[in-house]
Amino acid sequence: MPEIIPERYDPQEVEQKWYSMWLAEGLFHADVKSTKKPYTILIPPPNITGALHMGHALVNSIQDFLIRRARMLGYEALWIPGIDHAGIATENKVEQYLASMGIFRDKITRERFIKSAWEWKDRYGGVIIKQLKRLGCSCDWDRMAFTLDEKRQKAVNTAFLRYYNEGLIYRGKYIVNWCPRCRTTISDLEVEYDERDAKLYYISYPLIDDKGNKTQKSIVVATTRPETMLGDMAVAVNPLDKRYSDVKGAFLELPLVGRRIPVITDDAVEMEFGTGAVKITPAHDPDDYEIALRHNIEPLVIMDEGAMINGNGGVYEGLTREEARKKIVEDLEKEGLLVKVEDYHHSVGRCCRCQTDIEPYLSEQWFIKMEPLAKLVIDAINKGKVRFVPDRWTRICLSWLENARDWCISRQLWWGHRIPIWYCDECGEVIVSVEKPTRCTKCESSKLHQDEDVLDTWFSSALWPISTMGWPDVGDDFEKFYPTDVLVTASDIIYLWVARMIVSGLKFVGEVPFHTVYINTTIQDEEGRRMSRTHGTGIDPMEFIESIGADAVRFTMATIATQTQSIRFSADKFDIGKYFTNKIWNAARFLLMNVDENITGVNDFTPERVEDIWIMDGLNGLIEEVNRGYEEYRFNDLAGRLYDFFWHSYCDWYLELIKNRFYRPENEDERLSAQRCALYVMDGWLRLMHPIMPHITEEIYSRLPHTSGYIILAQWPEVKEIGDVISAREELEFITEVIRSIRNLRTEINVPPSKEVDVLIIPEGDKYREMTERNAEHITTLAKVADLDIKMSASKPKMAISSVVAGASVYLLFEGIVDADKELKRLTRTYKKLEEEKRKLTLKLENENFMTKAPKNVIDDVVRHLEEVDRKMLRIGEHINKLRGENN
RNA sequence: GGGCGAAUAGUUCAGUUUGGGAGAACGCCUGCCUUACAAGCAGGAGGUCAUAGGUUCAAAUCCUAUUUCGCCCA
Repeated sequence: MPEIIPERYDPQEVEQKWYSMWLAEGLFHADVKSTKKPYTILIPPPNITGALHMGHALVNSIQDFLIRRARMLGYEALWIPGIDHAGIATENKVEQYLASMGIFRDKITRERFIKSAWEWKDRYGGVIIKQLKRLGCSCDWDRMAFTLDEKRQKAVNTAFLRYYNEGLIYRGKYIVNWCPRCRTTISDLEVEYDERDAKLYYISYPLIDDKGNKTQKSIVVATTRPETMLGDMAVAVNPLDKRYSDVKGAFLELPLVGRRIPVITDDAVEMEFGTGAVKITPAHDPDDYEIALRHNIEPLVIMDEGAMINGNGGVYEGLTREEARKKIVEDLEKEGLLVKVEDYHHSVGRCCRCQTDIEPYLSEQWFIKMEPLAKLVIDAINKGKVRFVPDRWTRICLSWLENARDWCISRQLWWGHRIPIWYCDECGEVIVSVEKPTRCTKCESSKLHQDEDVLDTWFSSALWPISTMGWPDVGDDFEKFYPTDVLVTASDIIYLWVARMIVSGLKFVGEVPFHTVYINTTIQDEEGRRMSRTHGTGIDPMEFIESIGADAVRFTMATIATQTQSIRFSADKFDIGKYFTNKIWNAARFLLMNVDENITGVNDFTPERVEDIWIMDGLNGLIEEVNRGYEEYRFNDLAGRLYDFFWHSYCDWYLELIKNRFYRPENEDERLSAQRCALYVMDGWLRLMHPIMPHITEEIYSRLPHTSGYIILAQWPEVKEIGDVISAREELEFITEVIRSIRNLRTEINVPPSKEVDVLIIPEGDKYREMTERNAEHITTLAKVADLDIKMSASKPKMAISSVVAGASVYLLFEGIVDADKELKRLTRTYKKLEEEKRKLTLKLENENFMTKAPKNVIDDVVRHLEEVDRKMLRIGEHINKLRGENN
């Protein structure tokens, strides 16, 4: 017996031990000089402000499954890790951190702030990386990248320069999502929408005549934001709207302000909304801005960067949005221009960082022209160069690309890639450069200042696949590992990230960055809502890693990695991983307590006993199913198969069947062959399991007497040719059925599990007789039988209850008083079920249409099934008759 | 408003691609401390497969419509 194996499995100790050893041996490091074929995955870089949440646990477990299997399959497997500087999120955190120490942002310089941000990053930015290590992720940490480090900086500036030189980057005025508190634009992703009860205000705008005088007539507009009327430049109606056919081209006087504004017509106006007439505030509403552009109407910005009414707001200057609304509504009411106020339900955008209402805001920003770039991606997808799994995301991605709007890349922040543009203070020349220029390229002046804005974080993320490979310097890593194989990520960043990475790949190196995008399921809470810490519906995976171990968490992640769009999750699902870990450990313990330390021939023996052939055949089938699962990215399926095989085939049946052989010192042949086969199957199964549960498999593997080296480097199992598997399957099915039927009969008459019983089996023909005889020991052991009698022809014993399986009748004899009534009831119940089944089958066979139109094999199946039912009914009928006879 | 996903056992989900004997896990009930495992073992109950039509010899599965819930986009 090998060294004593502990009774209780300690995941903390074991997991940390192996992880440190793998690291110390450099087993996660990919060799760029290797001659092996590469298999590469890039991590979606987690945010430096973040901590591991359920989504991370899932997405990173999946990546580790893939990369560990690839390593075992003999690829040079590289998983590049990294973190994202996360512009606005980090900026907010640092701001809060400084404020907590009494240092306020508006009191310090940009340089000072950035210094603090770097300090903050060094201190807290690595939290999630530590957590990923604890999860067991086999990333090549030597290649750790940060989106804001020097190499990535160079990639960002180079990309900017190339876009700029090709005319794809431009500066322009546009409506953006503006957060008045963060005082920056934010991306669409950073806007959260909130259903809210609000008011719809109906305001009367008087018409004016040719001489500029107010008339009695007016147009009533409806708005949820009356304060924006200060910036109204027109009122629009739908050209088809008959209600307003006589006022087209007329002019109105804007209440409270007195500005003369036109009535215009535009198809975009919905006739059903409000009165069908809408006020047009081009500087504070994206739809209005579009309409204004079409009609050459100048926008008027009426708020400052903090969303306070500016000088264009006349007497309302200096008020906040909320104060202005209140005051304007009051004033309108005084003038009798407020027609009515209705309750209204709509959604309002909020900044996801600080919950402040977004102000659609017209401002000068940098943009990338998306149309020509989107075309590149559409082409690549249509040509099949990038495949989405599940497939439905392909269409979703394409439909976004087809309507992609220009991308606003500037942010009014300090933390991020500062836009690589310098302005000459002398001649006004605009200089774009990768390196900081010292002199103006036009006038040689050294008085230059850099653009104040930074780039959207996604600009650097878009370059991730090439910047991590060293681009713009095309070195060895790039040659060896680009393009990567699979991207594993969440659905909500397909547009913001996935599509843009494909753009960068195609644009800058002419090749897609990955051939497959696996979109993982979204984890929701028990009620089917988005999981979020702020709503208290979050589940912290670290808590579970600390209590039940990373392997248990990872296994649970595998079982929920379905191809559906979302899945509901509750913490009790971790039980499956927890219990399974325990089962694996105990099975291994049992095996190790019963195998010889110097056992040989595990890898090259030929199974002869039927249960050995059967379990090895099962392992072969499992290998194929697991491979198929990986190829189709069906992780829940393959995890389920690994679980089912181990628990219900290997432990429940195989280990139980060979216990007799284990405990037989006098027959070395049987003992050793059982050990070999049990070890072989355990070994193969552990290797199949390793990518999902790396630590416990490594621990057990290291304790198996016939293995050496690390399982992480072991070869992925292959199907092994064995003997007559068809007969073995048939025989095992038969004896397990017999055993089950005896167990059932025991329960029927309440025989305690410890008490042995006597059994008579009457097989149908020699084949089943031989099977029964060959497996007599199995039957007696597993069904706790004292005396097993096998007879080809015998009458039903008096003191017995019976059961019928395919191939035999089984009688359980007992000495007490037969409760004939109870037994009769039980048999009658079974008989009735069979009758019902027979009725259905007969109906089918009597159906002429079925007989003429159904395929032959289906008909054969039904016929065979009916024969089986008939046989059972016949025998049970006999039993019933006998019982009735005895009753009389 | 548009798109997508879901509706199957008390609960969470497989099964739907390619139509042909309704499955798993957890929970529940019964009996067991059987020397690997009570985080376990053995047995059991539990389902008009959301609704209404249609196609078919045959529908959880294909088609149409409807209802409810959720997610994404505008």
